[in-house]
Order: sequence, then C-alpha cells, then structure tokens
Amino acid sequence: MLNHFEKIAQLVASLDTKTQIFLSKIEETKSFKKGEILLNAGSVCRKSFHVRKGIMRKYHIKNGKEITTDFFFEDDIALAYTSYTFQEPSTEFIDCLTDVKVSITHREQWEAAKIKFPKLLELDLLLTEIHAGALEEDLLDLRTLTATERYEKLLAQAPELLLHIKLTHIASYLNISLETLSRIRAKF
Amino acid sequence: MLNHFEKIAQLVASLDTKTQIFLSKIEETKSFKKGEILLNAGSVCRKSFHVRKGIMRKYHIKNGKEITTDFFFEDDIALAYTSYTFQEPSTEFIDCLTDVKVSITHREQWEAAKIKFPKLLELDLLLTEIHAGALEEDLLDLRTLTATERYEKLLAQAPELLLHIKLTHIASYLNISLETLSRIRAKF
DNA sequence: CTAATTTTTTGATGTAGGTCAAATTTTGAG
DNA sequence: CTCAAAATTTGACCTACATCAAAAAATTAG
Repeated sequence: MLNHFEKIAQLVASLDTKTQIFLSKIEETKSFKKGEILLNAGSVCRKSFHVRKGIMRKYHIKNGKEITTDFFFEDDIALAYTSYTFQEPSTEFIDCLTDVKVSITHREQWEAAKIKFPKLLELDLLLTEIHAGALEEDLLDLRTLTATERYEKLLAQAPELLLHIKLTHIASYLNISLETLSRIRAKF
Repeated sequence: MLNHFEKIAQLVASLDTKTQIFLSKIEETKSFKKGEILLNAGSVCRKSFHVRKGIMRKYHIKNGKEITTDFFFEDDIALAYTSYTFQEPSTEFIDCLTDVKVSITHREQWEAAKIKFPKLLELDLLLTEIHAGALEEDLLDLRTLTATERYEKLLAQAPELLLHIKLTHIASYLNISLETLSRIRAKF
C-alpha cells in the first residue's frame, strides 16, 4: 500500500516529457521576503505557489484574531483551496513566515494544461482527494481530541514544525490559546 | 455564478446517452430497513449508496460514543469518503435512520467507467472539490462558532433536517452535548 | 553589546459547555 | 388505546480551556 506522498510521486513520474516541459513553461519562479502577503482576503486566489524554499502560512482573520489553517514547507503547494477552486473571493490570507522562493502557476494555465494532458486531471483529482482526506482527519481530531492530545499528535507527526514556527501560530493552528499551549508544553 | 448543485446538474446533463446507460447498468437498487447498517467500521467501503428514498447517517464510535459526521437525504451519495477513496478499513459506520431505497454502485465499476468515459473523471473531481469545500467550511465553523451559533446556522441552512432527525444525532453532528442542545433550543 | 521590541511563561480568575441524575414527554408495539 | 421504552428536558455541579494582566526570556535593530 502506497502512502499519499508515494502516490503523488508515482503519478508525477508517469507524466511524459512533453507534459513536464509544458508545466515547467507555465510556471514562474519568484522570491518574497518574510512577512510579505501573497494572497489577501477579499481577492480571488488565481495562482498556486509551489514552495521551493522557506515557509508560508494560510490564515483567517475572525473578530480581529488570526486563525492559522495551514503551513506550507518545501515542496508543498500553497493556495486558498475554496477560493482557488471555485474562483470566489478568498476568506483567507497567505503570507511568508520566512524569506521564500516559490514557483507560481496561474490557475487558467493549469486548467488549460489539464485539458491538453488528461493525465493532469488524474493528478488534480488525487491531490484533491488527499486534501479532502486530511480535512476529514483534522475535523475528527478537533471533535474528539483534547488540547493536549492535539499538541502531542502534532509533535509526533510534524516535530520539525515546532522548531521553525512561533507558538502563537501553532496555538491558533491547533485551536488552543497561546497561554494554554505554553502550559501544555511546560509539562512536557 | 453557478452554485454547486447547478454545477453538478450541468455536468451530469452533459453526459452522453451511452455514458448514462452504462452508469444505470452498473447500479443496482436495493431497499433496507430502518436501523440496518450498510457499512461497518473495520471493513473497506467498496460501494457508494445513491439515496433514492429515506435518510442515512454516517458516524464514528469514539470511547463508546457515537459521533455523527453526516446525514444523507434523497439524491445524496452516501459513502465513507476516506475508506472509499483510499480503500482503507473504514473508521466509520453508515446506517439507515429510516427505511431506505438506494442505488448501489461498486467502486471498481465506477473506476472502470471513469476510464471508459473521461467526462466522469471530471464529475468525480467536481464532487470531490465540493466535498473538500464543505469540509473546510465545517472545520472553520467548529473553530470559530459557539454551540448556539452552530445550531442557528444549521437551522438556517437545513431546517428540514431538524424535522426528521433525533436531537441526539443532531447534537453529536454539531459537536454539542444533548443536554446543551436542548437548552439552546429552549431559548428559541 | 545594549536597549527596545517581540515572544513566551506564569498567575489569577471567568465561563461555555460538559457530565450525572432525575423528571417529563413522546413514541410505538401489541 | 395502553403502557413500556425511548427521547427530551430540567437541575445541580464540574472542568477544560479562555481571558486578562504582568513578569521573564528571547530576538532584533542600531
């Protein structure tokens, strides 16, 4: 049984050279400074950001408070899913937690590529399936795990995250207050 | 701008007759009694249940408690998403809240149909996108809304649900205890 | 290196919503 | 209809976690 990462790798590897060249032609590499905002709430997400270097973050602002919904590391694809997919104004922001290098692909061109190379439609489906699977897991965790358990799970599954990201962001990602997270950590 | 229901309808309407006939041939209609379990935790979800009549429910059992994760009404497609998609043992149950009539399609045959009729791949992607979008919304609601707000939102968006489904199930769906839900309702 | 700023910790207190138990209402089988 | 079982409500109490405030530690700019 392949894990999700292997499935994606396998599908990508199966793309023929023409497809790969086409994809590399429609992407454009850019650099951004720590703190720069690549997507603002209110605007439609028309690009995907393939992270080549650095860390990005996606968050909502609700009642003046930031709610972090995702972190993106090297090789992750950062986008505001609902806005990107349905071309609606985003309710989320995407910013850079470090200096960042990304490959940008415009949605329009990716859609055109999917028509030209149907294998990409399969890839798109696979990525969407994996995204949905992860959301289902997050939802169940939020329903059933205590604050401590959510922290422990993150610690077990993504310890590197804890090394690079400020507690404020981790707290909001775990849906815990900063103070409670600090107390959870104090007891190891 | 089309809503999700219209998008699906449009895509389905665009399927040619051959495709539609093929699909109707691989599905099989069956009836089940209220209370019957159509999918057990531990077994792999290999079928989708297109609800023709009645109401079904999907739920987890965690620490001996049922956690309802979805209701399925007429025209909805009931399945345990992660188990179905990745063919892993399900962590969820699906049962009938009323007597039910469903059209069953085996995943294998649906997969074969997708290869034969690529338009179905697009349909599959659209359905998955909509599912993921709904999950993102649920997740944000759970993070940001109070118990009362979650109930009010359900009341506004799916009032018919409240008429047909027991409070115990609605409470667990909203991630509220039965008693708290009862108190929320008492104050209208 | 040092001061200013940001981040994290610690402490005191508040509260939304959970749990347990019992009363009441509704439902449904015969 | 009738009465037993199931569902819902009500009451008393509890707890996980939030909030507010201030101290301590870490980071950063000059």
